[in-house]
Amino acid sequence: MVATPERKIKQRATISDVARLAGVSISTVSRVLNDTAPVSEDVDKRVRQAVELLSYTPHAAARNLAVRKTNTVGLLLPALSSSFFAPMLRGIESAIRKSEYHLLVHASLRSGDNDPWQRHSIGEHNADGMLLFVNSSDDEEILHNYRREFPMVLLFFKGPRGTDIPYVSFDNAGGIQQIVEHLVFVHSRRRIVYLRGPVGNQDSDERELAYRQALAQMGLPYDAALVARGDYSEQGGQAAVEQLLAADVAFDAVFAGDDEAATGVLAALRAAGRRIPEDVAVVGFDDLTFAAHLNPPLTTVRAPIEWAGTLAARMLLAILQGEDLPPVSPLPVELVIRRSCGCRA
Amino acid sequence: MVATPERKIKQRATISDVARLAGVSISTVSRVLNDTAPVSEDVDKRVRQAVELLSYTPHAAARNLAVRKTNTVGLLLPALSSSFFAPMLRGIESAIRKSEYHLLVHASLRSGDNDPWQRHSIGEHNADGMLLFVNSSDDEEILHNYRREFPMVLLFFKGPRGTDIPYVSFDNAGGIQQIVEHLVFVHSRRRIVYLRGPVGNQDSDERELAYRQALAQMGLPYDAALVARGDYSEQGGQAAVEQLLAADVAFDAVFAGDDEAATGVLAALRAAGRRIPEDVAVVGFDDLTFAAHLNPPLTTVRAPIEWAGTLAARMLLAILQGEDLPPVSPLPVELVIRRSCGCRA
DNA sequence: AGTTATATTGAAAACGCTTTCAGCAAAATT
DNA sequence: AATTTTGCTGAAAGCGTTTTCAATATAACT
Repeated sequence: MVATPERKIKQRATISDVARLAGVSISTVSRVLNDTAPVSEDVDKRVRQAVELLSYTPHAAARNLAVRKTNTVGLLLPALSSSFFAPMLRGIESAIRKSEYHLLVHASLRSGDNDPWQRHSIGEHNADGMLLFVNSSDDEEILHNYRREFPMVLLFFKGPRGTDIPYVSFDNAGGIQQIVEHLVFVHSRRRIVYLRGPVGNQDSDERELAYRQALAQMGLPYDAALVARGDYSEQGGQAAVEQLLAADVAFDAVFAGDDEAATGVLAALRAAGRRIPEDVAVVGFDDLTFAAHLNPPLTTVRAPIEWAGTLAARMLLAILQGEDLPPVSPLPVELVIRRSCGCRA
Repeated sequence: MVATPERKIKQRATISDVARLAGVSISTVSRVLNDTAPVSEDVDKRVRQAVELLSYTPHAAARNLAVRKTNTVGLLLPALSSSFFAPMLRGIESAIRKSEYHLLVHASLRSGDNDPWQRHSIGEHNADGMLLFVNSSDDEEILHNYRREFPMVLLFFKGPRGTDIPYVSFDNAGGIQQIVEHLVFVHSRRRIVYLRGPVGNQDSDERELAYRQALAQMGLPYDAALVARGDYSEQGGQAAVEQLLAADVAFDAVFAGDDEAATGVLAALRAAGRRIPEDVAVVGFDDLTFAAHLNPPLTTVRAPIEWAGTLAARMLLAILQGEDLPPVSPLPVELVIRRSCGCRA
């Protein structure tokens, strides 16, 4: 009774098994499966029956090896965290789904890892192309792939200088111009703090620049004390405002680099007893789903995140198809007025 | 000047190229790369230099084929849409990241597709195991994989009858028991509508059952008119409430099957001039990030979504490791009292 | 009837890696 | 000094497909 419980590995059927069962060669099986050459009706039927009987499913790796194509596109991002990614993923995913490709998501916090296996996992061979949402610290890897002409599309990030990798981006400048104008012209705010995102985030840099330009254009002085550093997160926004408050910096409006940070701003302000928008107006950026439901409803700049995702994916797909890409201009954003700026619904 | 623009394909370096350049056999290259056997210092160095020089990266498919392992786990879900997925993905992702595996996300709206290639894409060969977030309509596919002993873990879904596929779930009954009790005992509500999720969603069925049991236990009658059908989305929640209102159904509380639906409920109610929570109390389920910021702040049941994701991923990883899984009980949820039920902060 | 296309098929060569098997030399034991 | 281990290496056999290439049989033309 001392049975050796040899873990029985279920051997899956291969193309040879199908061929044997159907009484044909593997070439033929391949042909009926891929419909790459005429096959007699009789054989076709026998093969299909065998496939059914054995529950045969082709082995992806073998196929990939043979055709030198993985039918997969990679998506590399810092982390699947924030609410920002939900619409973006949805956009990407819907575009990919319509194609014959699969989506390999790879969230990579910059790890000092130098293992060649890990390092280029997505970049090189696990995918036919990739979508990159990263910060500039990954330049080296991007360049590597660029030189190899590996198909890539960048998300909200313009590649390293010297490259011309296609990318999608928002018209940050336009949106910010509008919102700052709104704040100063219709609500007479003069000390607007800008809550920026994480360092190294190109979008955030761009938005900060636009903020300064808008200020300048409106004849307002730029006060370095008014730019706070957040990280595009609720906690970050909250902390930043708390710091400002603690430092006794005077301000009558805050422009949060993104809506998530804005919710933190709202919380911090309320906790400090400041009335929104009377004492300080707050506006965000992105118009994430919850923005309309905040208290007060958040005035923000709507960014077509989902569309950006779709667009990026389509661009990549087009490249993989060998098509030439028409250059894409920054996606237009739109001011969404709600209560938090001081307007009444 | 009529140049034929022969699209020059950049041939990537293979292991043979490295071997040739280093003056060794491919076996040796493989050995230094994988550290599977002792190699002399000199050779080791030469190989590494060659690798560096050629920017060599192993070809994943070839490797996968040789070792019969993809180092990838699949995640199959209906769509990367709702806010619910963000924390779940984060949880899964953080667990996977700590392992040597990659994450292949596959969003599959039930397409009538019968192409054997597409059909089992993730299930069979593109991954070593998979995480499934699906509804019961996929039973057939699940069974197929189950028979083949393909490693799987189910998310918020108990496999088809007769199977014993590991899964993670929430303690729906407990949470609902608590929230219904709260509604009737502390806020004296008697006509509580239950806004259920999409048909075929097991979690939703379970929650409905728990709702009825709680009612019964509290001696309240069950009124079929009080269960409305939503789809776990803001629009769904809104529409459902509008319908209830139009049908003139009397109710003094609504329990939304999830927080997203709850925001829709809030909107519909407010649009109809009902005061929350005075006229009707509303509570949600999940405690998604925005719940605390709604107006009024939403009372809800906190579900450890991220943790569930992590747990599921770890379970799968454990299975892949050949470990035996201790059975997992439903994850505890927790009542989070805020304003929308009638309590004061 | 003699040729020439055409439709079907199978054998075998990739695809790029890992891994077993041997072989040989150097080191360690008797 | 003879023998056994140990260390390092290359040849070659897969892994499961696709895809030439060639062969055969059949149909279509002169």
